[in-house]
Amino acid sequence: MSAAIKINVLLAEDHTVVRQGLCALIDADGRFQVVGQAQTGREAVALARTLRPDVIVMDIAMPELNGLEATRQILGALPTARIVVLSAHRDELYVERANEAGVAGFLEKQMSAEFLTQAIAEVAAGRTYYSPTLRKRLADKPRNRHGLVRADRNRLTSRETEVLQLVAEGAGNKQIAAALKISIKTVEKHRQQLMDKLNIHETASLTRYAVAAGIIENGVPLLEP
Amino acid sequence: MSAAIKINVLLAEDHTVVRQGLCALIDADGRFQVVGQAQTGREAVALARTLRPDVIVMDIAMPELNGLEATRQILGALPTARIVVLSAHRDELYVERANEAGVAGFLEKQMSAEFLTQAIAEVAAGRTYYSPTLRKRLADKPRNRHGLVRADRNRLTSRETEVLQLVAEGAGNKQIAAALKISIKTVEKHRQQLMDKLNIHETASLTRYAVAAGIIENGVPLLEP
DNA sequence: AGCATGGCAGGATAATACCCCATAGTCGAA
DNA sequence: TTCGACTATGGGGTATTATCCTGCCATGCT
Repeated sequence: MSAAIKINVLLAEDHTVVRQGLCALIDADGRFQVVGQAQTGREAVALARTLRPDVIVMDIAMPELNGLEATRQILGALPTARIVVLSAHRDELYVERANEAGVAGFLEKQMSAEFLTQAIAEVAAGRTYYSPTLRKRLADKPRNRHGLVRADRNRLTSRETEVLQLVAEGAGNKQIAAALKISIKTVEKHRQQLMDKLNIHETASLTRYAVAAGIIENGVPLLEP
Repeated sequence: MSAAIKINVLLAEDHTVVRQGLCALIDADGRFQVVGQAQTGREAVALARTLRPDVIVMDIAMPELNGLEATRQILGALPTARIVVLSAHRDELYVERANEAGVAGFLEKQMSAEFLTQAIAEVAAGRTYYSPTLRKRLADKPRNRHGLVRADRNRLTSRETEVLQLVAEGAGNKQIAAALKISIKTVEKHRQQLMDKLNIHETASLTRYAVAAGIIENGVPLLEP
């Protein structure tokens, strides 16, 4: 056992108490030690440059610079950096974005600590790590002939985006058909198509996606107590 | 020192690895011990009833039943329960709603662990606790306790709010019925009721409303559809 | 030619929306 | 205390939609 030599970890997560908790969990595993903590993506980039950690655990939702952008910048400067993305969202889009950004691992916050330490160990060893649920989901579908997961398949066409917007605005298929001057059947087709691409099959989730993706605005707070 | 008698804490937070981290931080303080962990608001309500913890640390953003609704239900059943809300948001809206729900403390996740333990201790001692930044902000505002005479007709009942949350999370009436252990017919009724009150009659618009009203969370980043 | 896109259709099953109805409990006002 | 009102619960019935298959055809780009 290499008693003295531990894997150095940089931890990026904006919520301090959460970050401290994760830090405690990581340090509790004898194989690792947290050598740096970042509260923003920008800070993570800076610390990654100076500390050169073995592994970076990166939350996606961070102020100033989100985890994915930070990942891109870090990998631009340090192509050998090993980054594990820790996300609150299990949305496939996030996984793909992270994939494209070049992360070495992806883990949902829903998973327990043992998966996190396992991910760090795997990634530090030069391998990739995706949580079991993600592995299963990724294994199922995108049959790509060229070897890699192609992200283009899941990009919505302009027509599909139009339909999605109208769906998220509360329109029914009939209204969409009228608005776009096409058949209801065609609307259904587009809807099916985009639901398959996004792997979202409820109107509510589609709406939340559209809002989060900025396809529609949602500036309407309301009511008080 | 009462060495053997520790303050019992129930911890409600949906992200397992985060919850484990918080658990480690709380347990590390000799005064406390985590006696239960909940992944959803509903679970928190159930555990609060059976465990009767001294303090409940409650995250706001949770699936099925959010922390505020869970707080209301717990305080409805156990009026003496001491609840500290732990929120990722520093929005005043949340603070005020938590206040109305009857929480004993409010802390942002941006704060460090020492504030959390301090909050737990204060709340357990029968006092209230708000983070320093919140205290400052609350001190500024004029407190009009009685001046609220809003459209009461349109206010959703807690049951309707529950249904709305589940709808916005993408659940169908059948799933909602199963989750709430009530008949589908009753779910439909609540749904009709809340749609009439809000004057919103599409799932998509209801979802946007729920997001805007802070009833549910919605992931943010990830652009370009 | 091959492939992606957009367009269209039929049909089966499931789910919703929207009416009607009723009962039971709580809570506050007359 | 009785009388509502509000809430939560359940049910019937029906029309409308949505979901999820299947298949086909025209275009436009490579």
